Amino acid sequence: MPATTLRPVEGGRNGSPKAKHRQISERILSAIEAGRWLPGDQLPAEDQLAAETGASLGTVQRALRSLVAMGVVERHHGKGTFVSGARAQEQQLLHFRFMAEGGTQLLPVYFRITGVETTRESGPWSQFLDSSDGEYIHIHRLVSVNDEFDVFSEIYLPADRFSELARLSETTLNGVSFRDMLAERFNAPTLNARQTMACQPLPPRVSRLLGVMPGQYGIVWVIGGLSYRDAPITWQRIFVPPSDRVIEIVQAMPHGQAKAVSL
Amino acid sequence: MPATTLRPVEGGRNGSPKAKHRQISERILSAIEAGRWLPGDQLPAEDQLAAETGASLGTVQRALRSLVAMGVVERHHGKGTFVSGARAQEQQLLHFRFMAEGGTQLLPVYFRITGVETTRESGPWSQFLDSSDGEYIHIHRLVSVNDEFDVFSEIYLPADRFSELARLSETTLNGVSFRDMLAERFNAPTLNARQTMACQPLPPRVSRLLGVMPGQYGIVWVIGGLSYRDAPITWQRIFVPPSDRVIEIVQAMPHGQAKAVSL
DNA sequence: ACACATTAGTCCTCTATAGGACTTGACGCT
DNA sequence: AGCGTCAAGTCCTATAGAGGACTAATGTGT
Repeated sequence: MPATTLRPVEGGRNGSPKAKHRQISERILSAIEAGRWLPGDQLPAEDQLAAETGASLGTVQRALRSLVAMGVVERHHGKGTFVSGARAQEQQLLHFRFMAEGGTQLLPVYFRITGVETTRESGPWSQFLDSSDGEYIHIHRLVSVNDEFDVFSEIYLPADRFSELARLSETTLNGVSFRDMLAERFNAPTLNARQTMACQPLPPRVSRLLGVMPGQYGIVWVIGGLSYRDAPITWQRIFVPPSDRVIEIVQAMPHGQAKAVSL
Repeated sequence: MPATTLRPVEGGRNGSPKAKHRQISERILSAIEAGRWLPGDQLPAEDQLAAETGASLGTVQRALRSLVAMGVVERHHGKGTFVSGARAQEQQLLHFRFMAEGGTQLLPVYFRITGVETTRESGPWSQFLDSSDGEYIHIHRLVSVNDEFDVFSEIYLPADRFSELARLSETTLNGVSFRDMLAERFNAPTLNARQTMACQPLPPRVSRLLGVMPGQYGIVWVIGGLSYRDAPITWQRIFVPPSDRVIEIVQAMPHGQAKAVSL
């Protein structure tokens, strides 16, 4: 017999804390979380999972469908079930994305790292991330949209979990999307987010970097990134300077694709 | 035999264009859209739907679950399946909501109508709404958050569909949430949205109303509201002036509740 | 009055089974 | 080499049936 990957779930029709399909999806999620399968990996076939968990096919299928709804896995007819990778997330547009007017064309976006530090400072990021040792990696970057519109972005991550990241060279970090990198290299895909916005004067440091007048107002956009089980993994603050050009920030919504509307 | 509400779906296991569970959910959605059942109404029981559609229980259940995922209906164990009403949407927080720092407390929000007109002007709203006769209802309001922070909001609706609305007195419109009213009185719940943001100088008219300096920058937030089948029903533009106070605008995300993070 | 049991109505879970549909690669024929 | 067929592997759809669990209303006994 092959090495089983999942133990059978306890408690059949009754006497169990939760529904069987729920237990199964939980169990698979835990395994993915633990790195048992990495993004892009193929999961065992339905019938095999059914055999391993001692559930019937329909129950396993329901569990897998719920994982699809969570954005954790993808299923492809005739091919198999796969752990959602970074590439997949990009298409789902669950998160955000810079966009331009005139159709739904994405604009090229370039990143330039302006600093990487570790800090013990507390702030809204520590409140959100809640790292065990109170240490955070703080990376800031200049984001250039289509070479004509700049945005300043800073991101905090818990140092304990992403310590390797601090050791990566800036060259490695440059030009890549953080979401993709966290998903691919740290098994920490951003599956959900909490956001707030405000219109405030840009801090001197930021206005200097962006080349706008000191005290100029801008959008301060905070995005708390969540991974499996809504565990917080990133705290990001984006400063958006004024633009009379019709460049906008578009955010995708639950169902369906993002769709730009020109102002 | 009782008057059936849904014809049996054609094409059984094969030969049909779509899956049976899909056909069933489509059919129920159409009925709801057509006003066959109104928000708050109870749908027939599972087994009755199964009998009416000629499908098995499991298939009907799957169809209903997909409608739940769409936010169209709600199911309550032991009670029944109900068309999602305005009140339900409010809890789901699919849309947006003004929020304050210090916990997750919602701030009281007051609306004051500053104008109601019908217009044939074209603009981004007409592009989004695409009314058949090119006529739109244009309503603008001053929104006051907790009596200390004002926002200007204007909303466009297709005149053909919401003609009754123009005849409502301003008194009727005052103080109510548009989302709730559209859901309750027009069977047009906002189930999804498309959004864009930009930081731009506030138009003179708006800065005057909000009592800020002419030319002051603010967030220009555009929300295209979608109802059943992602049909566009509202085009809303919100002007948010600067605030050094920690009042933020929070937007809920796909899974889970909104959660404020103080700046 | 009040507490408790019963019952009808409803949704929820799960099973075992059957066949369909899609993808991929191997095989055999031209 | 190129093409078509076949088969294995996988997910997709659907069924009939059984029992469980929750809700609300009704009836019963103290």
